[in-house]
Amino acid sequence: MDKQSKPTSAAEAAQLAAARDEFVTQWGAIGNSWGINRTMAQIHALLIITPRALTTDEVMEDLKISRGNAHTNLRELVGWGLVRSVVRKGERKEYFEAEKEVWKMFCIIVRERKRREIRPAINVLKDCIERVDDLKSPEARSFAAQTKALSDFMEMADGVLSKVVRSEQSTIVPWALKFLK
Amino acid sequence: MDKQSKPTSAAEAAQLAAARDEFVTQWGAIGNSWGINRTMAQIHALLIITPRALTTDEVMEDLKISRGNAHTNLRELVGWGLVRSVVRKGERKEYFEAEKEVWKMFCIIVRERKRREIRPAINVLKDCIERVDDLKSPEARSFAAQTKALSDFMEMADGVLSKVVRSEQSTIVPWALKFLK
DNA sequence: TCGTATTTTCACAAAATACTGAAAATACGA
DNA sequence: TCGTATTTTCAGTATTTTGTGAAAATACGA
Repeated sequence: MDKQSKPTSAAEAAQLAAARDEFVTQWGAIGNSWGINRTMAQIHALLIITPRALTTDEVMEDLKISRGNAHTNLRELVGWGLVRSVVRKGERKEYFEAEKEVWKMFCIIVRERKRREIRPAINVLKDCIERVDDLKSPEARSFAAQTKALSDFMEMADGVLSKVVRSEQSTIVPWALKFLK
Repeated sequence: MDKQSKPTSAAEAAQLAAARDEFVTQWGAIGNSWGINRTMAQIHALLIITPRALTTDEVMEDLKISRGNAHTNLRELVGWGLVRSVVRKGERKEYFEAEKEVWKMFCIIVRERKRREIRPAINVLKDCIERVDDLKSPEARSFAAQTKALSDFMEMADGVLSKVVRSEQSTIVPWALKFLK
């Protein structure tokens, strides 16, 4: 091999590979701290930085994880809508590719967390409020007031997020940003 | 006991206690899904709906948890700034009370998560970008572009949250809300 | 239809995390 | 100073979560 003609080759490829690995690892740690399965976050990271779609086997090999693990977490990512499964004509294998546009990713995550976590929380709060609605004791009124405050806040937050996410494009937030202080 | 003069007594107290328990339990579950220790969230819930400050022993008894567990999680809550420890003159026991104002709670949580999770994530991304800054291959450029997009987005989000949280009062968001769609 | 490639499921194992109980340290009054 | 109340620490245990490997199911070509 002529080192002059391929200055990009070995060392640089290794450098890139190391950076990619670091990204995948760290993205896994970040996801983990936000309550997302570490492996799921790593697969997501891998698919984000891979231009082409990957098969389950490629994911397994790259992250050194088992088939079952890769499969479960790929399904979960598809369930969130962060990853699409694509089929190539004439091929039986299933390929996976991530949504790469950052704003869309954000919208998907916000929508899902709203649906899976914020809405249920609001329902629980409302239920608690109802359960003491007929009680007149000061303790009961105080409890109702506090849970009501939380419920109202979360409804408000839910509403803000709905609006932010509605347009599916990032222009609104930076624009609204100007008005904030 | 005269049932007429205390119509609020037994049954209603039980009803309130049940609602409080439900709230504590569910708040624990919610916190858990957001990556927060279940017990810590439950203690927080308990303190939020308790008008007076509680001792470690009272928390232990109410939630049926060990001293070590109660202690660790109370310290953690104090570390977040969500709970204050108060000392009553002439008493040796330490009492704990939660910040009850919802918007302040929100600000504290956002500030802490920004500091503990968003900033480190941004640093990792920036580090990844730097590591491939000198590489010219299309693969490297593509990787750099994708991580840059993520990094920029997170910086933007960090900035928005900073501004939202800066004032320590809730008037700004509802106001900005009008401009969103 | 059969044989093979691929996907899916699931019981169990491993790892990570949370909790306990009890001892050690500390604070304070007498 | 000693004795007691209170807080803190931490090694060990329990629980929960995550991952594995292998078998079962499915899809497809011949």
